[in-house]
Amino acid sequence: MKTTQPLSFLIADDHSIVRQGVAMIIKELFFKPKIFLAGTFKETLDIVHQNGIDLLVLDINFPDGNSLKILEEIKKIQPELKIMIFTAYDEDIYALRYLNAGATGYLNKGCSEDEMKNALNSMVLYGKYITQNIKDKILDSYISKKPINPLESLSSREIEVARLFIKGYGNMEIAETLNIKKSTVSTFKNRIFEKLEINNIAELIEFFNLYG
Amino acid sequence: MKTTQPLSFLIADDHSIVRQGVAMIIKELFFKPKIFLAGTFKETLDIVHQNGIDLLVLDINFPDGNSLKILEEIKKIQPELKIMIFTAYDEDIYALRYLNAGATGYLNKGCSEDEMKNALNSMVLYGKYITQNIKDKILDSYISKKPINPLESLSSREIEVARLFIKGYGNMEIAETLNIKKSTVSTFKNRIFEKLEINNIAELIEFFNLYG
DNA sequence: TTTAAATGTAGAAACAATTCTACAACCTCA
DNA sequence: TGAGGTTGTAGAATTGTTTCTACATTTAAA
Repeated sequence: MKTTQPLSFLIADDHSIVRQGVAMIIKELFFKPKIFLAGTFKETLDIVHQNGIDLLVLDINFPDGNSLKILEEIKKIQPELKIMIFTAYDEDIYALRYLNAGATGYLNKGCSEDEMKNALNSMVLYGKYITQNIKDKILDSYISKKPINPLESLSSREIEVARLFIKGYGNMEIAETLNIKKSTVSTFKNRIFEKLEINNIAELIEFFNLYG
Repeated sequence: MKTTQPLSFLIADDHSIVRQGVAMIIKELFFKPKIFLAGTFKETLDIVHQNGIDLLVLDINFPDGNSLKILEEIKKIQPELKIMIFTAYDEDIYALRYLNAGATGYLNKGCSEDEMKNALNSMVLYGKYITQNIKDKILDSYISKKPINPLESLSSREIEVARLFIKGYGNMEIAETLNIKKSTVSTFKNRIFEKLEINNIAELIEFFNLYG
């Protein structure tokens, strides 16, 4: 490393074990790094606010907040912050969403230690890290013009409705929750089912287990 | 620690970061521990086979094998091996299953470092660790004489119907499939929901994912 | 061995979801 | 810049689901 000034890292993950592990690797890899740890959405934002963070390693699976929202909020505070998503979801499908939302790196928790080091290094040096796999997916989807994740064909309102169905809400409950008519909910349901080519809530749940 | 001989640990988790983190804590906590690491079902079994392991810290979320099966297999090799399940599933509901299957400890990954240390210590000293929460559940089920697996309270016909609901069938389809009236199906549905104390198909699916 | 609970089955009334249609607002690509 | 798709929204008619009640049969418990 050329860097002579110590770098600041923030590791945001709801599992203390994971925070420990990442911290250890960062300590091995960089010269006197400043390391901050956060276990919640709120802590993460606070720390980003108060400290000049260079690299944020972020699991987007917090108990207290929607994952994409975190990215948005952080981008408001410090738009050029380097963010590497580090998460356990096996499917790279997620990656694109987060990259779109402003992350510049994506690493799966199933990675090896070497990959982790590689990724951290690359993030610090070039501000980005994506695996070949994900690059390929981006290319493919660009060429075929089809969204990689079928859920991406849903509008945000449709996703909102879908999530409520998955929670087990009925049409009426959803209508009340969203302050729309139940017939509207039905229309959404139909569109969702059409787009995903499914026929019932059970399959919808399946879908979200896979992709969402 | 009274123990003078070094203890052998096996940390089986598909995330290297988690393995690292746990290993570090074990190193802090015990005197010259031997630490083995496994990232797959197969590796886990191999290492248990070849080395005299004292404590296995096991995430049951392997890509290459069913979670309960692992426990069975391990028990075959070394029946008295101390096994602590260490997993990310938030619901303690899982715990009982694994305890029944032969694990003697259960810890959630969302735990703090102190809890982790506590748990490891307890496993090494007494061979077991369960949180108060889970103890309460076991007691409750004993006192109320309700089965820990609520599915056992369903009659076979009810299970038959439940499975069809889970497949995404509606009342009518089920009625046709089973050659009964749709009102009958409704009655079954109601009884199932009552027995399992749930309110919708989404929860039913959840239930069968957990217990069925 | 009676008695109580659980099981498998429905009808009818009340209620909820689906279907089909429609429309305005927005977006987009040629 | 305008024609055609997408999105967010509903009404009305139809269809499906729930609720409540009921009853004969089987099973378990006192």
